[in-house]
Amino acid sequence: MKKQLFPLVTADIALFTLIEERLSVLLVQRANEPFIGQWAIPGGVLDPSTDSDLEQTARRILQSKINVKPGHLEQVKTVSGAVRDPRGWSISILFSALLPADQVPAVVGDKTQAVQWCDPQNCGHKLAFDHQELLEAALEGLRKKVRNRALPLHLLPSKFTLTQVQRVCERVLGQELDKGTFRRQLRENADLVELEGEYVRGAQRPAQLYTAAPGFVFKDA
Amino acid sequence: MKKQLFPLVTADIALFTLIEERLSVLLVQRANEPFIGQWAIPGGVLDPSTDSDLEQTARRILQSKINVKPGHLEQVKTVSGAVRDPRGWSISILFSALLPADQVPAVVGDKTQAVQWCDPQNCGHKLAFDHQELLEAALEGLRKKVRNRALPLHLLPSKFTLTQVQRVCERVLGQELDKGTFRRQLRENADLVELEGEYVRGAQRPAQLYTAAPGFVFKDA
DNA sequence: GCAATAGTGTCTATTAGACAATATGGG
DNA sequence: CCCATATTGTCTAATAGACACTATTGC
Repeated sequence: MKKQLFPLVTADIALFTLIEERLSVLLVQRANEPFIGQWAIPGGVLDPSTDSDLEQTARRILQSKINVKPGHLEQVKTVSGAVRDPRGWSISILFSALLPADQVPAVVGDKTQAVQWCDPQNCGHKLAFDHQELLEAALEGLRKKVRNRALPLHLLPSKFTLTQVQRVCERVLGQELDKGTFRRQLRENADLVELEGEYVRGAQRPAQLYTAAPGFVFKDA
Repeated sequence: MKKQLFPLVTADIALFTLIEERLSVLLVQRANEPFIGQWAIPGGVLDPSTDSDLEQTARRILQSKINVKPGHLEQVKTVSGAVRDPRGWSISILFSALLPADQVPAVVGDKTQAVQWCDPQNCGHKLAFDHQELLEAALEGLRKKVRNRALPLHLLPSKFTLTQVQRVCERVLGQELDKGTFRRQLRENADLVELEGEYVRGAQRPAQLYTAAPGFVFKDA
């Protein structure tokens, strides 16, 4: 290990969305050393000359490499150490981001990077660096918030039905929820606003559309 | 603001303990620029040549500057940005540490630094950098865990009574708790082990002593 | 009418909160 | 005995979980 005065600082992002009702996380195939060719969650190095803080680093990376502005972005934790990156002492600030299902088509890799939506529980790749651990931490953070009654509305389009809200919570938690109980709890919160007169129609009773209340944030009680 | 390729990386620690039944946080008076003479939570810069990761940075700082090994140390969050430190682009990884009440006498400042235990709610000083915000985040993190049933046993000596456990939770939360309810919930957890035959005596009925269960960690359910 | 999903209600078990009652030492 | 605190119990209100029921559309 070479001596160094300063660590390498990166922001890495676990970007979640819903694809065909399944919770999915974006992986990218690394186009550079180290771990070239391996899959990883998207990330990039801090640029002090352009980033006002590390959240901006994360937003810049998502914008430039993935072409998305996430609906929600928050810090999960920071990992660090002398050996986690072969280039030397490094720090990674891990973010968790939520992308509405209807914005998934906008996601692209750049010329040199393939991207892929994967099951966060079982992504099917051996990930680069300690990204497996980072992914697990991000998923657990997301689940913890949903268990604590936070609604991941940022995974849904801006108008949605109560059943969709239930589905997204179920897919995040990985378990079915009781409809009656779930809706009773939604009623006790004030997070949702009924869109009067707006319904989704199908081969059954129409479903009332809702939207997030003004000032809504994905936050537990 | 001067151009720089690398940010300054520091670990800052909100070190909590109980002093005369009151929750207290350690502040130090800064001996160096910037903010010389102002009060701050203890912290120091990462040394990649000695620290295997940032948790070790925090431990090294607590050991060398304050002379303590905390009973519990965990990450709270990371703050960063171009302007939070007048020296330039900086990152601070905030830790929260718990020190058992019976280890408080060991705490010292070094020759150049005064130290002081303060009320974290109202420390009575204008703190350096963004340390007021950091202190609030650390306190809120601590409270959130205790609200979620985590027991801050690391603030107590290794043997303690149930009343002491209740007191420490009350002081962290800043509100009184019901004795019957609190003890019922303790019984339902398996965090505590009764020390058979060991009691605290006073001018009243003796109180059973307990200790943390093997493998206990300060963690919410 | 039937299928399918939306939306509501109801019963019971569990848990929280308030408070009372009892227990056991020292003096 | 009396005081102080430990420890336990009890009643009620609130909440969660399981499940059943009704409602409204397209076909």
